[in-house]
Amino acid sequence: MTFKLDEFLPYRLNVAATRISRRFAALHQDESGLSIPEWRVMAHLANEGAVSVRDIHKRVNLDKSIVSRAASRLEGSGLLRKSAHEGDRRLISLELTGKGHVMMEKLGRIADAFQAELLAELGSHAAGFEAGLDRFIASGATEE
Amino acid sequence: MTFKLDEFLPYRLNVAATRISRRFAALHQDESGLSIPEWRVMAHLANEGAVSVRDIHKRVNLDKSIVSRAASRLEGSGLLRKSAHEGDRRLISLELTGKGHVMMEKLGRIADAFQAELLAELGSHAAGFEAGLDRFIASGATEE
DNA sequence: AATATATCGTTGCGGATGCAATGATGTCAA
DNA sequence: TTGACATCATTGCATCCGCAACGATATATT
Repeated sequence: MTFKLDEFLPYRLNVAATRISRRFAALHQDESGLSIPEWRVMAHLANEGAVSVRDIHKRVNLDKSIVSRAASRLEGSGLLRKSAHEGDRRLISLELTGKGHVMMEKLGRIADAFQAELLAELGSHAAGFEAGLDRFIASGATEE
Repeated sequence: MTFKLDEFLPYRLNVAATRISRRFAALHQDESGLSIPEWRVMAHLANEGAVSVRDIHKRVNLDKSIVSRAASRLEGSGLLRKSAHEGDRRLISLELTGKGHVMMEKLGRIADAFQAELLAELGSHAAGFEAGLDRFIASGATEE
Protein backbone atom coordinates (compact mmCIF):
# COMPACT_ATOMS: atom_id res chain seq x y z
CA MET A 1 0.00 0.00 0.00
CA THR A 2 1.75 3.11 -1.24
CA PHE A 3 -1.02 5.54 -0.29
CA LYS A 4 -0.58 7.74 2.79
CA LEU A 5 -3.48 9.77 4.10
CA ASP A 6 -1.14 12.36 5.63
CA GLU A 7 0.16 13.27 2.23
CA PHE A 8 -3.18 13.27 0.45
CA LEU A 9 -4.00 16.77 -0.72
CA PRO A 10 -7.79 16.61 -0.28
CA TYR A 11 -7.28 15.53 3.31
CA ARG A 12 -4.60 18.08 4.03
CA LEU A 13 -6.65 20.84 2.48
CA ASN A 14 -9.67 19.92 4.54
CA VAL A 15 -7.70 19.83 7.79
CA ALA A 16 -6.06 23.17 7.06
CA ALA A 17 -9.38 24.79 6.15
CA THR A 18 -11.05 23.49 9.29
CA ARG A 19 -8.27 24.74 11.55
CA ILE A 20 -8.08 28.16 9.99
CA SER A 21 -11.85 28.52 10.20
CA ARG A 22 -11.77 27.64 13.87
CA ARG A 23 -9.02 30.11 14.55
CA PHE A 24 -10.97 32.83 12.83
CA ALA A 25 -14.19 31.89 14.59
CA ALA A 26 -12.40 32.11 17.94
CA LEU A 27 -11.39 35.67 17.09
CA HIS A 28 -14.83 37.04 16.29
CA GLN A 29 -17.31 34.59 17.77
CA ASP A 30 -17.69 36.25 21.16
CA GLU A 31 -18.27 39.61 19.60
CA SER A 32 -20.38 38.65 16.61
CA GLY A 33 -21.99 35.30 17.30
CA LEU A 34 -22.09 34.74 13.53
CA SER A 35 -21.95 31.32 11.91
CA ILE A 36 -19.90 30.87 8.76
CA PRO A 37 -22.86 31.27 6.39
CA GLU A 38 -24.02 34.35 8.28
CA TRP A 39 -20.53 35.78 8.14
CA ARG A 40 -20.35 35.27 4.38
CA VAL A 41 -23.69 36.89 3.79
CA MET A 42 -22.76 39.87 5.92
CA ALA A 43 -19.35 40.25 4.32
CA HIS A 44 -20.86 40.18 0.87
CA LEU A 45 -23.53 42.71 1.72
CA ALA A 46 -20.96 45.03 3.23
CA ASN A 47 -19.37 45.38 -0.17
CA GLU A 48 -22.29 45.09 -2.51
CA GLY A 49 -25.20 46.99 -1.10
CA ALA A 50 -28.66 45.63 -1.96
CA VAL A 51 -28.54 42.17 -3.43
CA SER A 52 -30.83 39.18 -3.94
CA VAL A 53 -30.56 35.78 -2.30
CA ARG A 54 -29.63 34.32 -5.63
CA ASP A 55 -26.75 36.74 -6.11
CA ILE A 56 -25.29 35.77 -2.80
CA HIS A 57 -25.85 32.11 -3.48
CA LYS A 58 -23.85 32.35 -6.69
CA ARG A 59 -21.10 34.59 -5.46
CA VAL A 60 -20.41 33.10 -2.08
CA ASN A 61 -20.60 29.34 -2.58
CA LEU A 62 -23.60 28.68 -0.41
CA ASP A 63 -26.75 26.80 -1.26
CA LYS A 64 -29.85 28.93 -1.76
CA SER A 65 -31.49 27.38 1.28
CA ILE A 66 -28.53 28.23 3.47
CA VAL A 67 -28.48 31.84 2.33
CA SER A 68 -32.21 32.06 2.88
CA ARG A 69 -32.03 30.75 6.42
CA ALA A 70 -28.97 32.79 7.29
CA ALA A 71 -30.71 35.91 6.02
CA SER A 72 -33.76 35.19 8.14
CA ARG A 73 -31.65 34.78 11.25
CA LEU A 74 -29.76 37.97 10.50
CA GLU A 75 -33.02 39.80 9.95
CA GLY A 76 -34.19 38.54 13.34
CA SER A 77 -31.01 39.94 14.90
CA GLY A 78 -31.61 43.28 13.24
CA LEU A 79 -28.44 43.10 11.18
CA LEU A 80 -30.06 43.15 7.77
CA ARG A 81 -33.30 44.19 6.15
CA LYS A 82 -35.33 42.37 3.51
CA SER A 83 -37.40 44.33 1.06
CA ALA A 84 -39.27 43.66 -2.15
CA HIS A 85 -37.37 44.24 -5.35
CA GLU A 86 -39.26 46.70 -7.48
CA GLY A 87 -39.77 45.41 -10.99
CA ASP A 88 -39.33 41.71 -10.31
CA ARG A 89 -41.41 40.56 -7.40
CA ARG A 90 -39.75 37.17 -7.27
CA LEU A 91 -36.59 38.81 -5.98
CA ILE A 92 -35.85 40.01 -2.49
CA SER A 93 -33.40 42.78 -1.77
CA LEU A 94 -31.10 42.21 1.16
CA GLU A 95 -29.11 45.03 2.68
CA LEU A 96 -27.36 45.74 5.94
CA THR A 97 -29.02 47.86 8.60
CA GLY A 98 -27.09 50.52 10.47
CA LYS A 99 -26.43 47.99 13.19
CA GLY A 100 -25.20 45.57 10.55
CA HIS A 101 -22.76 48.13 9.15
CA VAL A 102 -21.41 48.85 12.60
CA MET A 103 -20.77 45.18 13.19
CA MET A 104 -19.12 44.69 9.82
CA GLU A 105 -16.88 47.65 10.54
CA LYS A 106 -15.44 45.80 13.51
CA LEU A 107 -15.39 42.41 11.83
CA GLY A 108 -13.67 43.83 8.78
CA ARG A 109 -10.83 45.04 10.94
CA ILE A 110 -10.59 41.70 12.73
CA ALA A 111 -10.60 39.88 9.41
CA ASP A 112 -7.93 42.13 7.92
CA ALA A 113 -5.73 41.58 10.94
CA PHE A 114 -6.19 37.84 10.72
CA GLN A 115 -5.41 37.84 7.03
CA ALA A 116 -2.18 39.69 7.75
CA GLU A 117 -1.35 37.16 10.44
CA LEU A 118 -1.91 34.26 8.05
CA LEU A 119 0.20 35.85 5.35
CA ALA A 120 2.98 36.34 7.86
CA GLU A 121 2.78 32.66 8.76
CA LEU A 122 3.07 31.73 5.11
CA GLY A 123 6.08 33.97 4.71
CA SER A 124 7.88 33.33 1.44
CA HIS A 125 5.38 30.62 0.48
CA ALA A 126 2.48 33.07 0.31
CA ALA A 127 2.61 33.64 -3.42
CA GLY A 128 2.78 29.97 -4.29
CA PHE A 129 0.07 29.13 -1.84
CA GLU A 130 -2.31 31.73 -3.21
CA ALA A 131 -1.59 30.65 -6.76
CA GLY A 132 -2.36 27.04 -5.87
CA LEU A 133 -5.60 28.06 -4.19
CA ASP A 134 -6.60 29.96 -7.31
CA ARG A 135 -6.22 26.86 -9.43
CA PHE A 136 -8.20 24.64 -7.12
CA ILE A 137 -10.95 27.20 -6.69
CA ALA A 138 -11.22 27.60 -10.44
CA SER A 139 -11.15 23.86 -11.03
CA GLY A 140 -14.62 23.15 -9.68
CA ALA A 141 -16.26 26.45 -10.51
CA THR A 142 -19.95 26.42 -11.40
CA GLU A 143 -19.66 27.83 -14.86
CA GLU A 144 -22.47 30.08 -15.95
CA MET B 1 -14.58 48.99 3.74
CA THR B 2 -11.25 47.56 2.67
CA PHE B 3 -12.14 43.95 3.32
CA LYS B 4 -12.88 41.65 0.35
CA LEU B 5 -14.29 38.20 0.93
CA ASP B 6 -12.79 36.88 -2.30
CA GLU B 7 -9.32 37.55 -1.02
CA PHE B 8 -9.89 36.25 2.47
CA LEU B 9 -7.76 33.17 3.06
CA PRO B 10 -10.15 31.29 5.35
CA TYR B 11 -12.87 31.67 2.74
CA ARG B 12 -10.64 30.72 -0.16
CA LEU B 13 -9.28 27.74 1.70
CA ASN B 14 -12.76 26.50 2.51
CA VAL B 15 -13.96 26.84 -1.06
CA ALA B 16 -10.90 25.07 -2.43
CA ALA B 17 -11.22 22.24 0.09
CA THR B 18 -14.89 21.76 -0.68
CA ARG B 19 -14.31 21.63 -4.42
CA ILE B 20 -11.42 19.22 -4.23
CA SER B 21 -13.38 16.97 -1.89
CA ARG B 22 -16.27 16.90 -4.33
CA ARG B 23 -14.02 16.08 -7.21
CA PHE B 24 -12.50 13.21 -5.29
CA ALA B 25 -15.90 11.97 -4.13
CA ALA B 26 -17.10 11.93 -7.72
CA LEU B 27 -14.17 9.67 -8.61
CA HIS B 28 -14.73 6.97 -6.03
CA GLN B 29 -18.30 7.39 -4.83
CA ASP B 30 -19.95 5.06 -7.30
CA GLU B 31 -17.51 2.32 -6.59
CA SER B 32 -17.07 2.71 -2.85
CA GLY B 33 -20.12 4.53 -1.49
CA LEU B 34 -17.90 5.82 1.33
CA SER B 35 -18.47 9.10 3.13
CA ILE B 36 -15.48 11.24 4.03
CA PRO B 37 -15.26 9.95 7.61
CA GLU B 38 -15.57 6.37 6.41
CA TRP B 39 -12.89 6.97 3.83
CA ARG B 40 -10.50 8.36 6.43
CA VAL B 41 -11.06 5.46 8.78
CA MET B 42 -10.48 2.96 5.99
CA ALA B 43 -7.41 4.75 4.73
CA HIS B 44 -5.90 4.83 8.19
CA LEU B 45 -6.61 1.17 8.85
CA ALA B 46 -5.08 0.20 5.53
CA ASN B 47 -1.76 1.51 6.75
CA GLU B 48 -1.89 0.82 10.45
CA GLY B 49 -3.44 -2.59 11.02
CA ALA B 50 -5.36 -3.00 14.28
CA VAL B 51 -6.08 0.29 15.98
CA SER B 52 -8.49 1.74 18.54
CA VAL B 53 -11.19 4.34 17.96
CA ARG B 54 -9.17 6.77 19.96
CA ASP B 55 -6.07 6.32 17.82
CA ILE B 56 -8.03 7.12 14.71
CA HIS B 57 -9.73 10.04 16.39
CA LYS B 58 -6.39 11.59 17.22
CA ARG B 59 -4.61 10.81 14.00
CA VAL B 60 -7.29 11.63 11.52
CA ASN B 61 -8.97 14.78 12.78
CA LEU B 62 -12.37 13.32 13.45
CA ASP B 63 -14.46 13.47 16.59
CA LYS B 64 -14.67 10.26 18.58
CA SER B 65 -18.37 9.99 17.91
CA ILE B 66 -17.87 10.27 14.18
CA VAL B 67 -15.22 7.58 14.17
CA SER B 68 -17.46 5.38 16.26
CA ARG B 69 -20.42 5.75 13.94
CA ALA B 70 -18.34 5.39 10.80
CA ALA B 71 -16.81 2.21 12.19
CA SER B 72 -20.23 0.77 12.94
CA ARG B 73 -21.42 1.46 9.42
CA LEU B 74 -18.27 -0.07 7.96
CA GLU B 75 -18.70 -3.10 10.17
CA GLY B 76 -22.25 -3.41 8.85
CA SER B 77 -20.90 -3.34 5.30
CA GLY B 78 -18.39 -6.05 6.12
CA LEU B 79 -15.40 -3.81 5.47
CA LEU B 80 -13.93 -3.88 8.95
CA ARG B 81 -14.04 -6.02 12.05
CA LYS B 82 -14.28 -4.91 15.67
CA SER B 83 -12.71 -7.02 18.36
CA ALA B 84 -11.89 -6.66 22.02
CA HIS B 85 -8.41 -5.45 22.82
CA GLU B 86 -6.73 -8.01 25.02
CA GLY B 87 -5.28 -6.42 28.10
CA ASP B 88 -7.39 -3.25 28.17
CA ARG B 89 -11.04 -4.01 27.78
CA ARG B 90 -11.95 -0.39 27.34
CA LEU B 91 -10.33 -0.41 23.93
CA ILE B 92 -11.70 -1.83 20.73
CA SER B 93 -9.46 -3.07 17.96
CA LEU B 94 -10.52 -2.10 14.47
CA GLU B 95 -9.04 -3.80 11.45
CA LEU B 96 -9.95 -4.25 7.82
CA THR B 97 -11.56 -7.46 6.63
CA GLY B 98 -10.44 -9.15 3.44
CA LYS B 99 -13.20 -7.34 1.64
CA GLY B 100 -12.00 -4.08 3.16
CA HIS B 101 -8.46 -4.66 1.94
CA VAL B 102 -9.71 -5.37 -1.55
CA MET B 103 -11.65 -2.13 -1.62
CA MET B 104 -8.73 -0.10 -0.28
CA GLU B 105 -6.53 -1.58 -2.93
CA LYS B 106 -8.73 -0.01 -5.59
CA LEU B 107 -9.28 3.21 -3.71
CA GLY B 108 -5.59 3.61 -3.06
CA ARG B 109 -4.93 3.56 -6.77
CA ILE B 110 -7.72 6.03 -7.44
CA ALA B 111 -6.40 8.31 -4.73
CA ASP B 112 -2.83 8.13 -5.98
CA ALA B 113 -3.98 9.02 -9.47
CA PHE B 114 -6.00 11.95 -8.18
CA GLN B 115 -3.07 13.17 -6.12
CA ALA B 116 -0.92 13.12 -9.24
CA GLU B 117 -3.59 15.03 -11.13
CA LEU B 118 -3.73 17.69 -8.44
CA LEU B 119 0.03 18.06 -8.33
CA ALA B 120 0.04 18.49 -12.08
CA GLU B 121 -2.53 21.25 -11.77
CA LEU B 122 -0.38 22.99 -9.19
CA GLY B 123 2.62 22.73 -11.44
CA SER B 124 5.45 24.92 -10.25
CA HIS B 125 3.43 26.12 -7.28
CA ALA B 126 3.23 22.66 -5.74
CA ALA B 127 6.14 23.09 -3.36
CA GLY B 128 4.97 26.43 -2.03
CA PHE B 129 1.44 25.21 -1.72
CA GLU B 130 2.41 22.14 0.27
CA ALA B 131 4.65 24.20 2.50
CA GLY B 132 1.82 26.60 3.21
CA LEU B 133 -0.53 23.77 4.02
CA ASP B 134 2.01 22.38 6.45
CA ARG B 135 2.10 25.61 8.36
CA PHE B 136 -1.65 25.94 8.59
CA ILE B 137 -2.10 22.32 9.59
CA ALA B 138 0.51 22.69 12.30
CA SER B 139 -0.94 25.97 13.51
CA GLY B 140 -4.06 24.52 15.06
CA ALA B 141 -2.72 21.12 16.02
CA THR B 142 -4.05 19.52 19.19
CA GLU B 143 -0.79 19.32 21.02
CA GLU B 144 -0.32 16.32 23.22
C1' DA C 1 -54.29 35.93 -24.89
C1' DA C 2 -53.22 31.46 -23.22
C1' DT C 3 -50.35 27.92 -22.19
C1' DA C 4 -45.92 26.01 -21.26
C1' DT C 5 -41.44 26.72 -19.33
C1' DA C 6 -38.02 28.99 -16.34
C1' DT C 7 -36.54 31.42 -12.20
C1' DC C 8 -36.78 32.95 -7.30
C1' DG C 9 -37.14 32.24 -2.33
C1' DT C 10 -38.86 29.15 1.18
C1' DT C 11 -39.69 24.93 3.46
C1' DG C 12 -39.55 19.67 4.50
C1' DC C 13 -36.92 16.05 5.31
C1' DG C 14 -33.25 12.62 5.82
C1' DG C 15 -28.80 12.41 7.27
C1' DA C 16 -24.41 14.25 9.25
C1' DT C 17 -22.08 16.93 12.78
C1' DG C 18 -20.30 18.42 17.33
C1' DC C 19 -20.69 18.47 22.05
C1' DA C 20 -21.99 16.75 26.40
C1' DA C 21 -23.46 13.05 29.17
C1' DT C 22 -23.21 8.02 30.23
C1' DG C 23 -21.61 3.49 31.57
C1' DA C 24 -17.79 0.51 31.66
C1' DT C 25 -13.14 -0.26 32.67
C1' DG C 26 -8.26 1.15 34.42
C1' DT C 27 -5.04 3.54 37.35
C1' DC C 28 -3.37 5.68 41.36
C1' DA C 29 -3.01 6.90 46.24
C1' DA C 30 -4.13 6.44 50.94
C1' DT D 1 -8.76 -2.82 49.70
C1' DT D 2 -11.21 0.96 48.91
C1' DG D 3 -12.39 5.13 46.87
C1' DA D 4 -11.28 9.15 43.83
C1' DC D 5 -10.12 10.15 39.34
C1' DA D 6 -8.90 9.26 34.32
C1' DT D 7 -9.82 7.10 29.93
C1' DC D 8 -12.50 4.68 26.34
C1' DA D 9 -16.48 3.93 23.21
C1' DT D 10 -21.23 4.75 22.68
C1' DT D 11 -25.42 7.30 22.66
C1' DG D 12 -28.75 11.54 22.96
C1' DC D 13 -29.73 15.67 21.43
C1' DA D 14 -29.80 20.05 19.20
C1' DT D 15 -28.28 21.90 15.13
C1' DC D 16 -26.78 22.27 10.46
C1' DC D 17 -26.38 20.82 5.82
C1' DG D 18 -27.78 19.51 0.99
C1' DC D 19 -31.13 18.26 -2.00
C1' DA D 20 -35.67 18.07 -3.73
C1' DA D 21 -40.19 19.70 -3.71
C1' DC D 22 -43.35 23.71 -3.65
C1' DG D 23 -45.93 28.18 -4.49
C1' DA D 24 -45.40 32.49 -6.61
C1' DT D 25 -43.96 35.27 -10.28
C1' DA D 26 -41.68 36.12 -15.15
C1' DT D 27 -40.66 34.99 -19.68
C1' DA D 28 -41.27 32.64 -24.09
C1' DT D 29 -44.00 30.35 -27.55
C1' DT D 30 -47.95 29.65 -30.25
